[in-house]
Amino acid sequence: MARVRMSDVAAVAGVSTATVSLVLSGAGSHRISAQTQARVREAAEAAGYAPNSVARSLRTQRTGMIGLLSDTIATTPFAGRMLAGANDAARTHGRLMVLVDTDGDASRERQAIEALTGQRVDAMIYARMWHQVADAPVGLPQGSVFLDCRPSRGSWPTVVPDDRDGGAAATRELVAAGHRRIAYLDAPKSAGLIASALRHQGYLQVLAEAGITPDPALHVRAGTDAEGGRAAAGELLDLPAERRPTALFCFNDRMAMGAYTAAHRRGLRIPDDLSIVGYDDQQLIAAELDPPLTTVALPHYEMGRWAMEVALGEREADPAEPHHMRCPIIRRDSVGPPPPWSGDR
Amino acid sequence: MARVRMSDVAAVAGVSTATVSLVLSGAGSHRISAQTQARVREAAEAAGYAPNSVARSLRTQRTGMIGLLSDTIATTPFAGRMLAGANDAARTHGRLMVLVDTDGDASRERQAIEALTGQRVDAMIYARMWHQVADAPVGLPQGSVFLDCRPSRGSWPTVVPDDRDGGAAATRELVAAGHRRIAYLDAPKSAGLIASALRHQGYLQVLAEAGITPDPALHVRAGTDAEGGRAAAGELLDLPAERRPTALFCFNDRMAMGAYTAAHRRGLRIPDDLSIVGYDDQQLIAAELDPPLTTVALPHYEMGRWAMEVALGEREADPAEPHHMRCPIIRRDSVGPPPPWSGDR
DNA sequence: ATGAAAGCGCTAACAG
DNA sequence: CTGTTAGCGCTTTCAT
Repeated sequence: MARVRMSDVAAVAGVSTATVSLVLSGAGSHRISAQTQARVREAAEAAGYAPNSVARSLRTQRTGMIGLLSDTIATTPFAGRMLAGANDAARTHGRLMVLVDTDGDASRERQAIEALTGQRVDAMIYARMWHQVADAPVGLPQGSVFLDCRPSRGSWPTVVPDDRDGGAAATRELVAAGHRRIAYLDAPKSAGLIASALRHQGYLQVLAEAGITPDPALHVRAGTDAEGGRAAAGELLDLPAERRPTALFCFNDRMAMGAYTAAHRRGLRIPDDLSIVGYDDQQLIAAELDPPLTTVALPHYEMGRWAMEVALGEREADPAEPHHMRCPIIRRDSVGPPPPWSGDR
Repeated sequence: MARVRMSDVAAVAGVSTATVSLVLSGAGSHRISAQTQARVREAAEAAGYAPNSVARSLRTQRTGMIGLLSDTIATTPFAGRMLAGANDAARTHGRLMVLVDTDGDASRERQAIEALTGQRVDAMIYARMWHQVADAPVGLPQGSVFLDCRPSRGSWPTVVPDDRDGGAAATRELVAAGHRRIAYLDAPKSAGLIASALRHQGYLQVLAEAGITPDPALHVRAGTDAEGGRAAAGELLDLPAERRPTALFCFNDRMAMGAYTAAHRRGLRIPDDLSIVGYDDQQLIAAELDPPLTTVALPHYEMGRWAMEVALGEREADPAEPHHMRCPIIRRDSVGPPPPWSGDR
């Protein structure tokens, strides 16, 4: 695509390519006369010279490219923020992020790793689009960074969301508003979600701190979509008043969306009659619901940045221990004090 | 990262690097003895040889990488599907897609183009995350493909959604169900959305075909979020019965979501009392609403594929004329016949 | 059927 | 202060 080489610039400036290289790389700023430097820069500019990174990489053995292996950029709305974080960090440090989507398929992962290894990327990041345990694919170079997943074995720098703390934050928000009968609309056990158990731990911890005895009937499980949330919330809301929850902590925003539906169908207003906290901060749901949903945000952008910085060697990481990234609560309008009938106010 | 070179393989096999190259590239399948070929392959396998693409690229002047410049992978849920389409096409043809997010910032675009040019990508795709007119950034190589945006000047291979046809498809769906008073909840004129005007054209065309005189009062504009949809739908639904629409075609699914809210608040059931069609097929909204929303899908995946195939030279494209990709209707449960009171049934 | 040799465009010692 | 030189690892004629 580009045509002009360093030797062309050298010819115009009347110097050797070595001098051009020195000047343009900045390494020779104190070895080359100011005059020559100016001449070289001028010639380069005039000729529209752009260095050939391929040749440079062959020589220096570094490409300035970081490979990012992801399982699915297609279906999740979170992917973007994670990739954006990684991408921004790469750009900040003058590197190029190379994205390869493997669809979670093992043979594609092999292919991808081969391709990236062949392209001599300087480092790799192995990403999943939700918090899970992942087997390191064969061939993944030592030192690769795990993003939003924990390696099943071996020692790798890793960053995952602090779901325990997020569960605690959500519950604390409700406790602080005065609620004592707080239900947790959890994911199905069969889904095997790490986040599910961790958020539950956080939930229990905060209840304990607040001196609230957890009611097992308020820990229910359902499908993680709106339909699941609607069904689970419906059952809870049909409980007799003295056993009914005044607040719902939902495993994710989609379930919270279903909970809204269940509440509306029963003529309950949010947050006057029922408080709801979600998880994920999915823009298209949380902010668009009526009223806007208070939820816990997954720090995808920050995790992406962290992983890239570690991959670049710009940040230290203990490969023995995953880094837990805090999940901040996003306050909107779905939380209020318990309704008067509950006696908790 | 990898260590073993072609010369190592050659030494083990007792041949020259030229022979190894010939064998491994497949170019020598009929020039090199089967015996030698076997020996070479064995040696390569045993040594775990992986070719160095950087060296190969320097020699062949082709890198096998395609650069994709996008304005924002971060905030839109569509990005993923477009990137997935492009990525899949690249992989199918043994190429690597290199993604660079410029955030729509002109100076970042320059940087990115410089970086990609420097890396000697074989081709570039210039993508926007929604249908719009875009200035070709300076330095964008000739022959680059425009994805989901039309160049403001110059002649470039281009692919955009067929929004006119999509608007027609949505309206036709409603007409076919028997509706005659069909409102179009449009985006604000100030947003300057190409899609807005095109969908309106499709809407008018189908009404004309059906012999329905368009009622100007049924073409309303509002913000493109749920709040806008709720407000606009609310006004329409408060009209006296004889002027009230029995069906709503919304500019996007978020507005449709708001329309649901407006309907619910007035005790109207969907689709019994009101039919609604959206646009975008945003998974997290359309499929999760209650009832699931009939909508028109944006062909992001297909557009991504198309653009990549053109970039790879695997598909012909007329640079003078944008390729319009059809937007299919996705039938779910938000469309039914007009309510009895309307007299249209 | 195979090998020798000449680069692709750049960087980094080492000379001068 | 600047130029010469020797590759980085591979592909590709051209000889043999």
